[in-house]
Amino acid sequence: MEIHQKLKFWFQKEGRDLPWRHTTDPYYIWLSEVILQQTRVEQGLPYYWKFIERFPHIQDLAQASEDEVFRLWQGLGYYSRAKSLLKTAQRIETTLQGIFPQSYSDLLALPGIGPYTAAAIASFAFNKPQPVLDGNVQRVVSRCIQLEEPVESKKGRSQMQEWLNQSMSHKDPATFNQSMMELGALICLPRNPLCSRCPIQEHCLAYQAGSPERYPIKKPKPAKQQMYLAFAHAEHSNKLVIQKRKPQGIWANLWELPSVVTQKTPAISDVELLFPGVSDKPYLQVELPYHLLSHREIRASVFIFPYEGPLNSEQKWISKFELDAYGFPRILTRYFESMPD
DNA sequence: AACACGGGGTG
DNA sequence: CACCCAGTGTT
Repeated sequence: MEIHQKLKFWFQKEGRDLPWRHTTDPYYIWLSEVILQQTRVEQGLPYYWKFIERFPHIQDLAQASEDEVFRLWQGLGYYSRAKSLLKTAQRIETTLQGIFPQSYSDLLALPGIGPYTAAAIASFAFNKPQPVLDGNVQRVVSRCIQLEEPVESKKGRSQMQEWLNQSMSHKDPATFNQSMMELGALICLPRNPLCSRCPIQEHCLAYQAGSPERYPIKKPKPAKQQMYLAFAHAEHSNKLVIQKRKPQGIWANLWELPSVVTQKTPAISDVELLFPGVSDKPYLQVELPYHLLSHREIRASVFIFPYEGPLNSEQKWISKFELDAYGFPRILTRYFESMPD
């Protein structure tokens, strides 16, 4: 039996029942794929429901404001995905007359759609024989062929691509792709893989060599960068000052409390830059819990003080009860939740 | 090719 | 704590 047949039998028996597997509508497929970029299924699922409820059709999404999309996206991370999502919806509605592109190369040209997502949409929605290569598939293939190159390298990728082209079913590419990813998610785990239950065990060189956990080989990652941050919580009669973050960098375009990046542990003097004169009056400092990101460690404090003075053009007053209407980074929504009324 | 970009789960 | 997750865009 061919590899793709074994995979298909296994997938039909053991595969999870996920909502986007019941449709070939490119809008739903695309939405799920963007949400799931670098995101676990369990984490992305509630966001998928939220989005299809609020935006049942791509026209609904295309007409939404960026702020609303950010608010729905809040807590998912990689916020540029939300920005690209809206951009692509608008482009499809206006430039492409509402017709979703079908070819790999046309899909690749859209914002937020890279090689993985283009292949996923092409195969799942349009049944094109385009193999997907995501983190799960990389693990499965690198083990099957005992890939000694780093999986991120050009050489490594092309060798995996080669294996996929050979092994893929051209009759049912969608199921082949689904089952490869599912195998990576359920059986071919990063640590303690369940090789005894693997349907393609006998095709796996790493298993035969007894060293599946040696793969995939990855390049070493740079050390995390430290980031110190002071937030200003300027309050007056149950209102506080917020501002929109810059379009570049971390938390781009999200809302925040006015902030300054500092060289070391923030102090009230840092907040002087934002609100001159603040250190002469009473204030409260709240140290936030360590916020760990994949590439940064953030140490932040919030400085709380009464304020009635002028704001700059980026800032505005909002009531504490309106906070839900804005998209904030996780570190601040956590702070707001802990805030005494 | 290297880097920036979130947040949460797991052993 | 280190590693990983249905990756993409910029430099």
